[in-house]
Amino acid sequence: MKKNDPIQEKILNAAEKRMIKFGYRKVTMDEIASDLHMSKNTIYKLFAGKEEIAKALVKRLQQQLDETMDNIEKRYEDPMKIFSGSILLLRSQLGPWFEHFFSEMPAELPGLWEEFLHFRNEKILSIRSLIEKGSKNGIFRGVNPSIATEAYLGAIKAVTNPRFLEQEKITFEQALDAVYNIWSYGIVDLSDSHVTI
Amino acid sequence: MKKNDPIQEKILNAAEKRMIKFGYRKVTMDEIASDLHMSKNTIYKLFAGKEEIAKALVKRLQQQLDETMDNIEKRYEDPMKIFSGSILLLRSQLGPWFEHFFSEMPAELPGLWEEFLHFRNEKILSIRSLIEKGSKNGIFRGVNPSIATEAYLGAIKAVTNPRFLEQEKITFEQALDAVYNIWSYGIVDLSDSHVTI
DNA sequence: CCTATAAATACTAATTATGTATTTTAAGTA
DNA sequence: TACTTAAAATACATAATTAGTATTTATAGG
Repeated sequence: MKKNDPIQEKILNAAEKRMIKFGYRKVTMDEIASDLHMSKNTIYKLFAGKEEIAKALVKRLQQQLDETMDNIEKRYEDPMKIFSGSILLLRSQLGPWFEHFFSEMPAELPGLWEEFLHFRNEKILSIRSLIEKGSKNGIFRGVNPSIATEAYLGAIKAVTNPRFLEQEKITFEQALDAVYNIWSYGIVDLSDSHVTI
Repeated sequence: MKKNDPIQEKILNAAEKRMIKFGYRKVTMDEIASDLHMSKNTIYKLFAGKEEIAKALVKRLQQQLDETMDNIEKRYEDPMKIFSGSILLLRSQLGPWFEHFFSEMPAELPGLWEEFLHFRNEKILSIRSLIEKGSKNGIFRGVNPSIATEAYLGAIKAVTNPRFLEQEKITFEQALDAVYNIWSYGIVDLSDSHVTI
């Protein structure tokens, strides 16, 4: 793993703090600089511009996700634990970004957004092996792995679509919880079932 | 009570939503208009400008505080209930405004901020009669009402000072909780006291 | 079809932000 | 002390955005 310039990291931390709170557009370079008691020139010496900072932030976020995901997969054997751990990870790591930053991205930084979608699709596909494994072990019931993977992919795609979230007036976290619930327990409520044997 | 134009209210609601979230400066008239699917001209027909909207918002907030405060004072007899009720009211009604809007105000809208300080001082002074009442009834212990009032006023002043909040890196709610705690239970922790009789 | 009203759009002047150039300050070094 | 380096502070030019206004288009009622 490449270790980055600690000053770069500080700049990214300050930018991240503000951009999670306000999104990309409303954060100015002056604000980032003054948060750090740092000259704007120092920032421009390390980053070509505001957009470069956003790119670096997304890249760092992806690295962090990768890292934590790897740890989860290494730590646990049980596919169900990995599955729920991954969902929890997405919830906590990605959730705050969706409030402002990611919901702006498709319009403000379409190129970067495309890149992120690409990353997302790649990562989500890694769930396929997990579902196949769980299917073999009988944990995920007699579910067709291909269908399950495709359905899961579709669900996550929908949930990570800022337009959808805004339309439904729900947070990323709420949407993710719903997906997790369906995947874990199904959509039929058996607690007060009308079905009689 | 004067009943306002419902369209004005809608505009204020939209502005309030955004300005609580982003502060005064970062909210644009275009955003407010498009949130409401409304022409900017319609807004400018009802409000002279952006600053007028902020003034109306603060005025409305003050009216709401007044109203709820009156209800609390009418509903309860016990001064302690009124006291804790008032603190809780400030916490919930005023808290969200301090995150961005009020912390910007001294710099962005100094005139309006002065007005608000004036309102605050007036309202807080009404606590004097409450403390006097509580003192007589023995609820507030043998506390000098003048000193208690002045001290309380000072505490609230400090807590409603955006610069102080930023310096201490605490939220308005946290600061208010601390004041409430001191006022209710004192600052000496008797639970594990070193004082022996 | 006419009128009134407000949304949608277009526009101007003023403000603000990005990115760069210049000056000041500060800390270390010969 | 004088010199050097590096970054902060300041100033600035150009590009972009915003407040506020004027104009056009859409819509609903008579």
